[in-house]
Amino acid sequence: MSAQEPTVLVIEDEAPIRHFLRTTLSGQGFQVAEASTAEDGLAQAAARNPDIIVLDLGLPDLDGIEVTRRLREWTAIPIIVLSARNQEQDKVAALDLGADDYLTKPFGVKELMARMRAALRHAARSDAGPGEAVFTTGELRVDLVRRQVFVGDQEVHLTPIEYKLLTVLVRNAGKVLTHRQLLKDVWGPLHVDEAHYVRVYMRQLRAKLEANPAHPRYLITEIGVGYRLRTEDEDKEQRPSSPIQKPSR
Amino acid sequence: MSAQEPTVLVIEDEAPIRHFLRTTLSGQGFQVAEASTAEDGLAQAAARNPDIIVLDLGLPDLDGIEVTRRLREWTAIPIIVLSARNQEQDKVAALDLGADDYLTKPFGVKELMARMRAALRHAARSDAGPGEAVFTTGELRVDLVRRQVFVGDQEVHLTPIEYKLLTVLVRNAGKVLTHRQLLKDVWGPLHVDEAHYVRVYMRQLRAKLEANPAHPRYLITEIGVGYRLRTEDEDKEQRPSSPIQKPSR
DNA sequence: CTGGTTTTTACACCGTTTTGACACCGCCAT
DNA sequence: ATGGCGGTGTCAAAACGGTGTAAAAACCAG
Repeated sequence: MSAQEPTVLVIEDEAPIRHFLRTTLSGQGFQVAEASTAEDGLAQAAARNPDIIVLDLGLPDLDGIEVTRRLREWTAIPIIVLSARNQEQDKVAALDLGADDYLTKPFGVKELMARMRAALRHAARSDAGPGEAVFTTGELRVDLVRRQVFVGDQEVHLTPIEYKLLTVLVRNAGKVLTHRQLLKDVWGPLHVDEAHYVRVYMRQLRAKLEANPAHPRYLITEIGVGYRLRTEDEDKEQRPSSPIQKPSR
Repeated sequence: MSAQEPTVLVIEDEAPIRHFLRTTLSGQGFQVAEASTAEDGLAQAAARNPDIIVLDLGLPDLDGIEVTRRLREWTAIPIIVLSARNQEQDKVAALDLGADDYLTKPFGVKELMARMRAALRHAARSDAGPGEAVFTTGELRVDLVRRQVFVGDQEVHLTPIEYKLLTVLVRNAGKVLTHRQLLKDVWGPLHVDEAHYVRVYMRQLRAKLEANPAHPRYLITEIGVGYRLRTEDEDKEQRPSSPIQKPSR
Protein backbone atom coordinates (compact mmCIF):
# COMPACT_ATOMS: atom_id res chain seq x y z
CA MET A 1 0.00 0.00 0.00
CA SER A 2 1.26 3.43 0.98
CA ALA A 3 4.93 2.98 1.44
CA GLN A 4 6.59 6.32 1.12
CA GLU A 5 4.08 8.75 -0.25
CA PRO A 6 0.82 8.75 1.66
CA THR A 7 -2.21 9.24 -0.57
CA VAL A 8 -4.91 11.73 0.26
CA LEU A 9 -8.27 11.81 -1.47
CA VAL A 10 -9.83 15.27 -1.69
CA ILE A 11 -13.59 15.29 -2.22
CA GLU A 12 -14.55 18.91 -2.87
CA ASP A 13 -16.78 20.44 -5.50
CA GLU A 14 -15.45 24.00 -5.53
CA ALA A 15 -12.61 24.03 -8.02
CA PRO A 16 -10.54 26.85 -6.43
CA ILE A 17 -10.39 25.19 -3.05
CA ARG A 18 -9.71 21.83 -4.63
CA HIS A 19 -6.78 23.21 -6.57
CA PHE A 20 -5.49 25.02 -3.57
CA LEU A 21 -5.57 21.81 -1.56
CA ARG A 22 -3.92 19.87 -4.34
CA THR A 23 -0.95 22.20 -4.56
CA THR A 24 -0.39 22.56 -0.84
CA LEU A 25 -0.87 18.89 -0.07
CA SER A 26 1.32 17.64 -2.88
CA GLY A 27 3.85 20.23 -1.78
CA GLN A 28 3.82 18.52 1.62
CA GLY A 29 4.66 15.17 0.13
CA PHE A 30 1.20 13.73 -0.40
CA GLN A 31 0.01 11.81 -3.38
CA VAL A 32 -3.25 13.60 -4.19
CA ALA A 33 -6.42 12.13 -5.69
CA GLU A 34 -9.38 14.38 -6.43
CA ALA A 35 -13.12 14.04 -6.77
CA SER A 36 -15.68 16.77 -7.30
CA THR A 37 -18.79 14.76 -6.56
CA ALA A 38 -19.85 12.38 -3.84
CA GLU A 39 -20.32 9.54 -6.24
CA ASP A 40 -16.90 9.96 -7.77
CA GLY A 41 -15.45 10.30 -4.30
CA LEU A 42 -16.89 7.00 -3.14
CA ALA A 43 -15.68 5.29 -6.30
CA GLN A 44 -12.17 6.67 -5.94
CA ALA A 45 -12.01 5.80 -2.26
CA ALA A 46 -12.64 2.20 -3.22
CA ALA A 47 -10.38 2.25 -6.26
CA ARG A 48 -7.32 4.04 -4.88
CA ASN A 49 -7.61 3.08 -1.23
CA PRO A 50 -6.14 6.35 0.07
CA ASP A 51 -4.51 6.76 3.46
CA ILE A 52 -6.77 9.64 4.41
CA ILE A 53 -9.79 11.46 3.01
CA VAL A 54 -10.54 15.17 3.13
CA LEU A 55 -14.25 15.61 2.58
CA ASP A 56 -16.25 18.76 1.96
CA LEU A 57 -19.75 18.53 3.38
CA GLY A 58 -21.40 20.69 0.73
CA LEU A 59 -21.47 18.47 -2.31
CA PRO A 60 -23.85 18.76 -5.23
CA ASP A 61 -25.14 15.22 -5.55
CA LEU A 62 -25.09 13.67 -2.08
CA ASP A 63 -24.89 14.98 1.46
CA GLY A 64 -21.40 14.74 2.89
CA ILE A 65 -22.84 13.11 5.97
CA GLU A 66 -24.18 10.37 3.77
CA VAL A 67 -20.78 9.94 2.17
CA THR A 68 -19.27 9.43 5.61
CA ARG A 69 -21.85 6.83 6.42
CA ARG A 70 -21.25 4.95 3.17
CA LEU A 71 -17.49 4.99 3.63
CA ARG A 72 -17.74 3.70 7.16
CA GLU A 73 -19.68 0.70 5.95
CA TRP A 74 -16.51 -0.84 4.68
CA THR A 75 -13.45 1.15 5.69
CA ALA A 76 -11.80 2.84 8.64
CA ILE A 77 -9.74 5.25 6.56
CA PRO A 78 -9.42 8.54 8.48
CA ILE A 79 -11.91 11.16 7.29
CA ILE A 80 -11.44 14.87 7.92
CA VAL A 81 -14.57 16.86 7.22
CA LEU A 82 -14.48 20.41 5.92
CA SER A 83 -17.55 22.57 6.16
CA ALA A 84 -18.68 26.14 5.80
CA ARG A 85 -21.25 25.53 8.50
CA ASN A 86 -20.25 25.97 12.09
CA GLN A 87 -23.41 24.50 13.60
CA GLU A 88 -22.72 22.26 16.54
CA GLN A 89 -25.26 19.68 15.42
CA ASP A 90 -23.50 19.24 12.09
CA LYS A 91 -20.24 18.54 13.85
CA VAL A 92 -21.82 16.07 16.23
CA ALA A 93 -23.57 14.26 13.40
CA ALA A 94 -20.43 13.94 11.30
CA LEU A 95 -18.21 12.89 14.17
CA ASP A 96 -20.68 10.34 15.48
CA LEU A 97 -21.02 8.80 12.06
CA GLY A 98 -17.33 8.05 12.06
CA ALA A 99 -15.59 11.18 10.83
CA ASP A 100 -12.26 11.69 12.58
CA ASP A 101 -12.15 15.47 12.64
CA TYR A 102 -14.17 18.49 11.59
CA LEU A 103 -12.83 21.83 10.41
CA THR A 104 -14.90 24.88 9.58
CA LYS A 105 -13.98 27.15 6.73
CA PRO A 106 -12.03 29.27 6.60
CA PHE A 107 -9.28 27.09 8.02
CA GLY A 108 -5.54 27.45 8.19
CA VAL A 109 -3.41 25.11 6.13
CA LYS A 110 -1.03 24.51 8.97
CA GLU A 111 -3.89 23.42 11.18
CA LEU A 112 -5.28 21.15 8.52
CA MET A 113 -1.90 19.57 8.06
CA ALA A 114 -1.45 19.06 11.79
CA ARG A 115 -4.88 17.47 12.11
CA MET A 116 -4.12 15.23 9.15
CA ARG A 117 -0.90 14.13 10.81
CA ALA A 118 -2.80 13.38 14.00
CA ALA A 119 -5.36 11.33 12.10
CA LEU A 120 -2.68 9.42 10.23
CA ARG A 121 -0.95 8.74 13.52
CA HIS A 122 -4.09 7.06 14.83
CA ALA A 123 -4.52 5.02 11.71
CA ALA A 124 -0.93 3.86 11.80
CA ARG A 125 -1.25 2.78 15.39
CA SER A 126 -4.35 0.70 14.88
CA ASP A 127 -3.80 -0.36 11.30
CA ALA A 128 -5.15 -3.88 11.18
CA GLY A 129 -4.94 -3.96 7.44
CA PRO A 130 -7.41 -2.09 5.28
CA GLY A 131 -10.80 -3.70 5.70
CA GLU A 132 -11.32 -5.65 2.51
CA ALA A 133 -14.00 -4.17 0.37
CA VAL A 134 -15.19 -7.51 -0.95
CA PHE A 135 -15.81 -10.46 1.30
CA THR A 136 -16.03 -13.98 -0.07
CA THR A 137 -16.74 -17.37 1.39
CA GLY A 138 -17.79 -20.33 -0.69
CA GLU A 139 -20.39 -19.25 -3.21
CA LEU A 140 -21.22 -16.13 -1.21
CA ARG A 141 -19.79 -12.76 -2.19
CA VAL A 142 -20.46 -9.43 -0.46
CA ASP A 143 -19.30 -6.19 -2.05
CA LEU A 144 -19.32 -3.64 0.77
CA VAL A 145 -18.59 -0.73 -1.57
CA ARG A 146 -21.32 -1.32 -4.12
CA ARG A 147 -23.63 -2.82 -1.50
CA GLN A 148 -24.23 -5.84 -3.65
CA VAL A 149 -24.54 -9.47 -2.65
CA PHE A 150 -24.00 -12.46 -4.93
CA VAL A 151 -24.55 -16.16 -4.60
CA GLY A 152 -22.48 -17.71 -7.33
CA ASP A 153 -22.80 -15.17 -10.13
CA GLN A 154 -26.40 -14.40 -9.28
CA GLU A 155 -27.06 -11.10 -7.57
CA VAL A 156 -29.40 -11.29 -4.57
CA HIS A 157 -31.57 -8.41 -3.46
CA LEU A 158 -31.55 -7.75 0.26
CA THR A 159 -33.71 -5.36 2.23
CA PRO A 160 -31.89 -2.67 4.23
CA ILE A 161 -32.02 -4.54 7.52
CA GLU A 162 -31.07 -7.82 5.94
CA TYR A 163 -28.05 -6.14 4.39
CA LYS A 164 -27.06 -4.39 7.57
CA LEU A 165 -27.25 -7.63 9.51
CA LEU A 166 -25.12 -9.35 6.92
CA THR A 167 -22.45 -6.64 6.98
CA VAL A 168 -22.16 -6.90 10.74
CA LEU A 169 -21.58 -10.62 10.37
CA VAL A 170 -19.10 -10.01 7.56
CA ARG A 171 -17.09 -7.52 9.55
CA ASN A 172 -16.75 -10.11 12.29
CA ALA A 173 -16.55 -13.14 10.04
CA GLY A 174 -15.63 -16.27 11.91
CA LYS A 175 -16.37 -14.81 15.32
CA VAL A 176 -19.52 -15.56 17.25
CA LEU A 177 -21.81 -12.59 17.69
CA THR A 178 -24.30 -12.64 20.52
CA HIS A 179 -27.91 -11.70 19.99
CA ARG A 180 -27.39 -8.55 21.97
CA GLN A 181 -24.39 -7.58 19.88
CA LEU A 182 -26.30 -8.01 16.65
CA LEU A 183 -29.33 -6.19 17.96
CA LYS A 184 -27.22 -3.29 19.14
CA ASP A 185 -25.38 -2.96 15.85
CA VAL A 186 -28.38 -3.38 13.58
CA TRP A 187 -31.41 -2.06 15.47
CA GLY A 188 -29.66 0.22 17.95
CA PRO A 189 -28.98 -0.09 21.65
CA LEU A 190 -32.65 0.38 22.56
CA HIS A 191 -33.75 -2.93 21.07
CA VAL A 192 -31.17 -5.28 22.57
CA ASP A 193 -33.92 -7.39 24.09
CA GLU A 194 -35.98 -8.08 20.97
CA ALA A 195 -34.30 -11.38 20.29
CA HIS A 196 -37.05 -12.38 17.87
CA TYR A 197 -35.86 -9.92 15.30
CA VAL A 198 -32.59 -11.68 14.82
CA ARG A 199 -34.22 -15.06 14.27
CA VAL A 200 -36.75 -13.75 11.81
CA TYR A 201 -34.10 -11.99 9.78
CA MET A 202 -31.60 -14.77 9.99
CA ARG A 203 -34.21 -17.03 8.50
CA GLN A 204 -34.79 -14.58 5.66
CA LEU A 205 -31.11 -14.28 4.97
CA ARG A 206 -30.79 -18.04 4.89
CA ALA A 207 -33.75 -18.30 2.53
CA LYS A 208 -31.98 -15.91 0.18
CA LEU A 209 -28.36 -16.98 0.57
CA GLU A 210 -28.25 -20.63 1.47
CA ALA A 211 -28.71 -23.46 -0.99
CA ASN A 212 -30.42 -25.45 1.73
CA PRO A 213 -31.73 -23.10 4.44
CA ALA A 214 -32.41 -26.01 6.76
CA HIS A 215 -28.70 -26.89 6.78
CA PRO A 216 -26.93 -23.57 6.55
CA ARG A 217 -23.34 -23.53 5.32
CA TYR A 218 -22.62 -19.88 5.99
CA LEU A 219 -24.96 -18.53 8.64
CA ILE A 220 -24.25 -20.77 11.57
CA THR A 221 -26.30 -20.89 14.76
CA GLU A 222 -24.37 -21.05 17.99
CA ILE A 223 -27.14 -22.29 20.19
CA GLY A 224 -27.60 -20.33 23.36
CA VAL A 225 -25.13 -17.71 22.22
CA GLY A 226 -25.77 -16.20 18.84
CA TYR A 227 -24.69 -16.53 15.24
CA ARG A 228 -21.50 -16.72 13.23
CA LEU A 229 -20.57 -16.32 9.60
CA ARG A 230 -18.43 -19.24 8.57
CA THR A 231 -15.20 -18.31 6.86
CA GLU A 232 -13.60 -20.12 4.00
CA ASP A 233 -10.85 -22.07 5.76
CA GLU A 234 -12.89 -23.57 8.52
CA ASP A 235 -11.67 -26.87 9.91
CA LYS A 236 -8.25 -26.98 8.40
CA GLU A 237 -7.27 -23.77 10.13
CA GLN A 238 -3.78 -24.02 11.53
CA ARG A 239 -2.57 -22.79 14.84
CA PRO A 240 -1.56 -19.12 14.43
CA SER A 241 1.93 -19.42 15.90
CA SER A 242 2.33 -19.53 19.64
CA PRO A 243 0.07 -21.43 22.03
CA ILE A 244 -1.27 -18.36 23.72
CA GLN A 245 -1.08 -14.86 22.38
CA LYS A 246 -2.24 -11.98 24.44
CA PRO A 247 -4.13 -9.22 22.69
CA SER A 248 -1.52 -6.92 21.25
CA ARG A 249 -1.37 -3.37 22.47
CA MET B 1 -9.40 -1.79 31.50
CA SER B 2 -12.47 0.40 31.24
CA ALA B 3 -15.36 -1.88 31.98
CA GLN B 4 -18.63 -0.03 31.85
CA GLU B 5 -17.99 3.49 32.98
CA PRO B 6 -15.21 5.16 31.04
CA THR B 7 -13.06 7.41 33.19
CA VAL B 8 -12.18 10.93 32.10
CA LEU B 9 -9.49 13.03 33.74
CA VAL B 10 -10.13 16.77 33.64
CA ILE B 11 -7.04 18.94 34.07
CA GLU B 12 -8.26 22.52 34.40
CA ASP B 13 -7.31 25.24 36.84
CA GLU B 14 -10.38 27.46 36.62
CA ALA B 15 -12.81 26.10 39.15
CA PRO B 16 -16.05 27.16 37.41
CA ILE B 17 -15.15 25.43 34.16
CA ARG B 18 -13.90 22.41 36.04
CA HIS B 19 -17.14 22.06 37.94
CA PHE B 20 -19.14 22.59 34.83
CA LEU B 21 -17.26 19.80 33.10
CA ARG B 22 -17.61 17.52 36.06
CA THR B 23 -21.38 17.81 36.20
CA THR B 24 -21.96 17.50 32.47
CA LEU B 25 -19.52 14.63 32.00
CA SER B 26 -20.70 12.62 34.94
CA GLY B 27 -24.21 13.26 33.70
CA GLN B 28 -23.16 11.59 30.46
CA GLY B 29 -22.05 8.47 32.24
CA PHE B 30 -18.40 9.21 32.75
CA GLN B 31 -16.41 8.56 35.83
CA VAL B 32 -14.72 11.92 36.42
CA ALA B 33 -11.33 12.60 37.97
CA GLU B 34 -10.15 16.17 38.44
CA ALA B 35 -6.87 18.01 38.73
CA SER B 36 -6.30 21.75 38.97
CA THR B 37 -2.57 21.77 38.35
CA ALA B 38 -0.29 20.17 35.79
CA GLU B 39 1.60 18.28 38.42
CA ASP B 40 -1.50 16.86 39.98
CA GLY B 41 -2.79 16.04 36.53
CA LEU B 42 0.27 14.03 35.62
CA ALA B 43 0.13 12.21 38.93
CA GLN B 44 -3.53 11.34 38.53
CA ALA B 45 -3.08 10.24 34.95
CA ALA B 46 -0.57 7.70 36.18
CA ALA B 47 -2.55 6.73 39.24
CA ARG B 48 -6.06 6.36 37.84
CA ASN B 49 -5.22 5.37 34.29
CA PRO B 50 -8.17 7.18 32.74
CA ASP B 51 -9.65 6.32 29.36
CA ILE B 52 -9.35 9.89 28.12
CA ILE B 53 -7.91 13.22 29.27
CA VAL B 54 -9.36 16.68 28.83
CA LEU B 55 -6.53 19.17 29.24
CA ASP B 56 -6.66 22.93 29.54
CA LEU B 57 -3.59 24.59 28.07
CA GLY B 58 -3.49 27.50 30.50
CA LEU B 59 -2.28 25.98 33.72
CA PRO B 60 -0.54 27.82 36.55
CA ASP B 61 2.50 25.62 37.15
CA LEU B 62 3.38 24.04 33.80
CA ASP B 63 2.55 24.71 30.18
CA GLY B 64 -0.16 22.42 28.84
CA ILE B 65 2.04 21.66 25.88
CA GLU B 66 4.63 20.34 28.29
CA VAL B 67 2.00 18.20 29.99
CA THR B 68 1.14 16.64 26.66
CA ARG B 69 4.78 15.89 26.01
CA ARG B 70 5.22 14.28 29.42
CA LEU B 71 2.12 12.17 29.02
CA ARG B 72 3.13 10.94 25.60
CA GLU B 73 6.38 9.68 27.03
CA TRP B 74 4.58 6.75 28.53
CA THR B 75 0.98 6.54 27.39
CA ALA B 76 -1.25 6.76 24.34
CA ILE B 77 -4.38 7.75 26.25
CA PRO B 78 -6.42 10.13 24.08
CA ILE B 79 -5.87 13.79 24.98
CA ILE B 80 -8.30 16.54 24.06
CA VAL B 81 -6.85 19.99 24.52
CA LEU B 82 -8.93 23.00 25.51
CA SER B 83 -7.55 26.47 25.02
CA ALA B 84 -8.59 30.08 25.06
CA ARG B 85 -6.06 30.78 22.36
CA ASN B 86 -7.04 30.33 18.77
CA GLN B 87 -3.55 30.74 17.34
CA GLU B 88 -2.80 28.26 14.61
CA GLN B 89 0.70 27.64 15.88
CA ASP B 90 -0.61 26.56 19.27
CA LYS B 91 -2.89 24.02 17.66
CA VAL B 92 -0.12 22.71 15.45
CA ALA B 93 2.23 22.38 18.39
CA ALA B 94 -0.24 20.55 20.58
CA LEU B 95 -1.42 18.20 17.86
CA ASP B 96 2.08 17.38 16.70
CA LEU B 97 3.12 16.58 20.23
CA GLY B 98 0.51 13.90 20.38
CA ALA B 99 -2.72 15.59 21.38
CA ASP B 100 -5.70 14.00 19.69
CA ASP B 101 -7.89 17.06 19.32
CA TYR B 102 -7.95 20.76 20.06
CA LEU B 103 -10.94 22.90 20.98
CA THR B 104 -10.94 26.62 21.50
CA LYS B 105 -13.04 28.23 24.19
CA PRO B 106 -15.83 28.89 24.19
CA PHE B 107 -16.87 25.45 23.03
CA GLY B 108 -20.17 23.63 22.94
CA VAL B 109 -20.68 20.69 25.24
CA LYS B 110 -22.25 18.61 22.50
CA GLU B 111 -19.23 19.13 20.32
CA LEU B 112 -16.86 18.25 23.13
CA MET B 113 -18.79 15.10 23.82
CA ALA B 114 -18.80 14.12 20.16
CA ARG B 115 -15.06 14.67 19.87
CA MET B 116 -14.52 12.64 23.03
CA ARG B 117 -16.55 9.81 21.55
CA ALA B 118 -14.47 9.97 18.39
CA ALA B 119 -11.25 9.85 20.38
CA LEU B 120 -12.46 6.93 22.47
CA ARG B 121 -13.44 5.14 19.29
CA HIS B 122 -9.87 5.36 18.05
CA ALA B 123 -8.48 4.12 21.32
CA ALA B 124 -10.87 1.21 21.41
CA ARG B 125 -10.02 0.20 17.89
CA SER B 126 -6.29 0.09 18.43
CA ASP B 127 -6.72 -1.49 21.81
CA ALA B 128 -8.71 -4.49 20.69
CA GLY B 129 -6.23 -5.57 18.09
CA PRO B 130 -6.68 -8.84 16.30
CA GLY B 131 -5.00 -10.77 19.07
CA GLU B 132 -6.09 -14.34 18.65
CA ALA B 133 -6.28 -15.85 22.10
CA VAL B 134 -5.81 -19.57 21.59
CA PHE B 135 -5.14 -22.06 24.31
CA THR B 136 -3.52 -25.36 23.42
CA THR B 137 -2.62 -28.49 25.28
CA GLY B 138 -1.95 -31.77 23.56
CA GLU B 139 -4.56 -32.35 20.89
CA LEU B 140 -6.94 -29.90 22.51
CA ARG B 141 -7.27 -26.36 21.16
CA VAL B 142 -9.59 -23.65 22.47
CA ASP B 143 -10.07 -20.45 20.48
CA LEU B 144 -11.49 -18.00 22.98
CA VAL B 145 -12.16 -15.29 20.40
CA ARG B 146 -14.07 -17.39 17.93
CA ARG B 147 -15.57 -19.54 20.64
CA GLN B 148 -14.46 -22.70 18.88
CA VAL B 149 -12.96 -25.89 20.27
CA PHE B 150 -10.89 -28.40 18.35
CA VAL B 151 -9.58 -31.85 19.10
CA GLY B 152 -6.86 -32.47 16.59
CA ASP B 153 -8.21 -30.72 13.51
CA GLN B 154 -11.77 -31.71 14.22
CA GLU B 155 -14.09 -29.03 15.53
CA VAL B 156 -16.18 -30.03 18.53
CA HIS B 157 -19.53 -28.49 19.30
CA LEU B 158 -20.06 -27.53 22.93
CA THR B 159 -23.26 -26.37 24.60
CA PRO B 160 -23.14 -23.00 26.39
CA ILE B 161 -22.55 -24.45 29.82
CA GLU B 162 -20.01 -26.94 28.59
CA TYR B 163 -18.10 -24.15 26.91
CA LYS B 164 -18.35 -21.84 29.90
CA LEU B 165 -17.02 -24.56 32.17
CA LEU B 166 -14.16 -25.23 29.81
CA THR B 167 -13.18 -21.57 29.60
CA VAL B 168 -13.05 -21.31 33.37
CA LEU B 169 -10.67 -24.25 33.41
CA VAL B 170 -8.65 -22.78 30.58
CA ARG B 171 -8.28 -19.44 32.29
CA ASN B 172 -6.89 -21.27 35.31
CA ALA B 173 -5.07 -23.98 33.40
CA GLY B 174 -2.87 -26.09 35.63
CA LYS B 175 -4.45 -24.82 38.80
CA VAL B 176 -6.93 -26.85 40.81
CA LEU B 177 -10.43 -25.41 40.95
CA THR B 178 -12.77 -26.41 43.74
CA HIS B 179 -16.34 -27.40 43.05
CA ARG B 180 -17.58 -24.24 44.67
CA GLN B 181 -15.31 -22.14 42.51
CA LEU B 182 -16.53 -23.77 39.33
CA LEU B 183 -20.15 -23.58 40.38
CA LYS B 184 -19.83 -19.93 41.23
CA ASP B 185 -18.16 -19.05 37.94
CA VAL B 186 -20.42 -21.11 35.70
CA TRP B 187 -23.82 -21.29 37.38
CA GLY B 188 -23.58 -18.22 39.56
CA PRO B 189 -23.13 -17.77 43.28
CA LEU B 190 -26.62 -19.11 44.04
CA HIS B 191 -25.83 -22.66 42.98
CA VAL B 192 -22.54 -23.26 44.78
CA ASP B 193 -24.01 -26.32 46.49
CA GLU B 194 -25.19 -28.25 43.45
CA ALA B 195 -21.96 -30.19 43.21
CA HIS B 196 -23.69 -32.73 41.04
CA TYR B 197 -23.83 -30.32 38.11
CA VAL B 198 -20.08 -30.25 37.82
CA ARG B 199 -19.81 -34.02 37.62
CA VAL B 200 -22.48 -34.34 34.98
CA TYR B 201 -20.89 -31.69 32.81
CA MET B 202 -17.36 -32.84 33.38
CA ARG B 203 -18.45 -36.19 32.06
CA GLN B 204 -19.95 -34.60 28.96
CA LEU B 205 -16.82 -32.60 28.35
CA ARG B 206 -14.71 -35.71 28.68
CA ALA B 207 -16.98 -37.60 26.31
CA LYS B 208 -16.47 -34.86 23.72
CA LEU B 209 -12.83 -33.97 24.29
CA GLU B 210 -11.01 -37.01 25.59
CA ALA B 211 -9.87 -39.90 23.43
CA ASN B 212 -10.58 -42.22 26.32
CA PRO B 213 -13.04 -40.58 28.72
CA ALA B 214 -12.40 -43.21 31.36
CA HIS B 215 -8.75 -42.16 31.58
CA PRO B 216 -8.77 -38.42 31.03
CA ARG B 217 -5.60 -36.76 29.83
CA TYR B 218 -6.80 -33.16 30.09
CA LEU B 219 -9.65 -32.93 32.56
CA ILE B 220 -8.13 -34.26 35.73
CA THR B 221 -10.03 -35.08 38.91
CA GLU B 222 -8.43 -33.98 42.15
CA ILE B 223 -10.34 -36.18 44.52
CA GLY B 224 -11.89 -34.38 47.44
CA VAL B 225 -10.98 -31.01 45.98
CA GLY B 226 -12.13 -30.38 42.46
CA TYR B 227 -10.83 -30.43 38.91
CA ARG B 228 -7.83 -29.24 36.98
CA LEU B 229 -6.98 -28.75 33.33
CA ARG B 230 -3.63 -30.30 32.58
CA THR B 231 -1.21 -28.04 30.75
CA GLU B 232 1.16 -29.03 28.02
CA ASP B 233 4.53 -29.31 29.70
CA GLU B 234 3.40 -31.16 32.76
CA ASP B 235 3.10 -34.70 31.41
CA LYS B 236 6.73 -35.55 31.79
CA GLU B 237 6.85 -34.32 35.35
CA GLN B 238 5.60 -37.09 37.57
CA ARG B 239 4.25 -36.61 41.04
CA PRO B 240 7.17 -34.93 42.82
CA SER B 241 6.48 -36.31 46.30
CA SER B 242 6.62 -40.04 45.76
CA PRO B 243 9.54 -41.44 43.84
CA ILE B 244 7.55 -44.56 43.04
CA GLN B 245 5.02 -44.17 40.30
CA LYS B 246 1.96 -46.30 40.30
CA PRO B 247 1.34 -48.64 37.41
CA SER B 248 -0.84 -46.86 34.94
CA ARG B 249 -3.94 -48.66 33.92
C1' DC C 1 -53.60 3.12 -3.00
C1' DT C 2 -49.93 -0.17 -3.61
C1' DG C 3 -45.94 -3.00 -3.00
C1' DG C 4 -42.28 -3.89 -0.29
C1' DT C 5 -40.52 -3.96 4.32
C1' DT C 6 -40.57 -4.33 9.19
C1' DT C 7 -42.71 -5.68 13.36
C1' DT C 8 -45.73 -8.91 15.96
C1' DT C 9 -47.85 -12.97 17.15
C1' DA C 10 -48.34 -17.85 17.45
C1' DC C 11 -46.81 -22.47 17.59
C1' DA C 12 -44.21 -26.86 16.83
C1' DC C 13 -39.84 -28.74 17.42
C1' DC C 14 -35.49 -29.90 19.19
C1' DG C 15 -31.33 -29.37 22.00
C1' DT C 16 -29.99 -28.23 26.50
C1' DT C 17 -30.31 -28.32 31.25
C1' DT C 18 -31.89 -30.27 35.24
C1' DT C 19 -33.09 -33.96 38.00
C1' DG C 20 -33.13 -38.52 40.00
C1' DA C 21 -31.51 -43.12 40.37
C1' DC C 22 -27.84 -46.14 40.66
C1' DA C 23 -23.12 -48.35 40.04
C1' DC C 24 -18.47 -47.87 41.38
C1' DC C 25 -14.17 -47.12 43.93
C1' DG C 26 -11.17 -46.35 47.85
C1' DC C 27 -11.06 -45.84 52.61
C1' DC C 28 -12.03 -46.63 57.33
C1' DA C 29 -13.92 -48.89 61.32
C1' DT C 30 -15.68 -52.78 62.79
C1' DA D 1 -12.17 -59.58 55.43
C1' DT D 2 -16.53 -57.11 55.36
C1' DG D 3 -19.76 -53.68 55.30
C1' DG D 4 -20.78 -49.00 55.45
C1' DC D 5 -19.79 -44.38 53.67
C1' DG D 6 -18.58 -40.29 51.08
C1' DG D 7 -17.09 -38.87 46.94
C1' DT D 8 -17.25 -39.88 42.08
C1' DG D 9 -18.86 -41.55 37.50
C1' DT D 10 -22.72 -43.12 34.54
C1' DC D 11 -27.07 -43.02 32.40
C1' DA D 12 -31.42 -41.45 30.81
C1' DA D 13 -36.04 -39.38 31.54
C1' DA D 14 -38.32 -35.06 32.28
C1' DA D 15 -38.62 -30.14 32.37
C1' DC D 16 -37.27 -26.18 30.26
C1' DG D 17 -36.21 -22.73 27.07
C1' DG D 18 -34.20 -21.45 22.73
C1' DT D 19 -34.84 -21.87 17.80
C1' DG D 20 -37.09 -22.28 13.27
C1' DT D 21 -41.19 -21.52 10.78
C1' DA D 22 -45.16 -19.26 9.05
C1' DA D 23 -48.14 -15.70 8.37
C1' DA D 24 -50.85 -11.75 9.74
C1' DA D 25 -50.64 -6.93 11.04
C1' DA D 26 -48.53 -2.50 11.01
C1' DC D 27 -45.79 0.53 8.68
C1' DC D 28 -43.85 3.48 5.05
C1' DA D 29 -42.47 5.45 0.62
C1' DG D 30 -43.55 6.07 -4.06
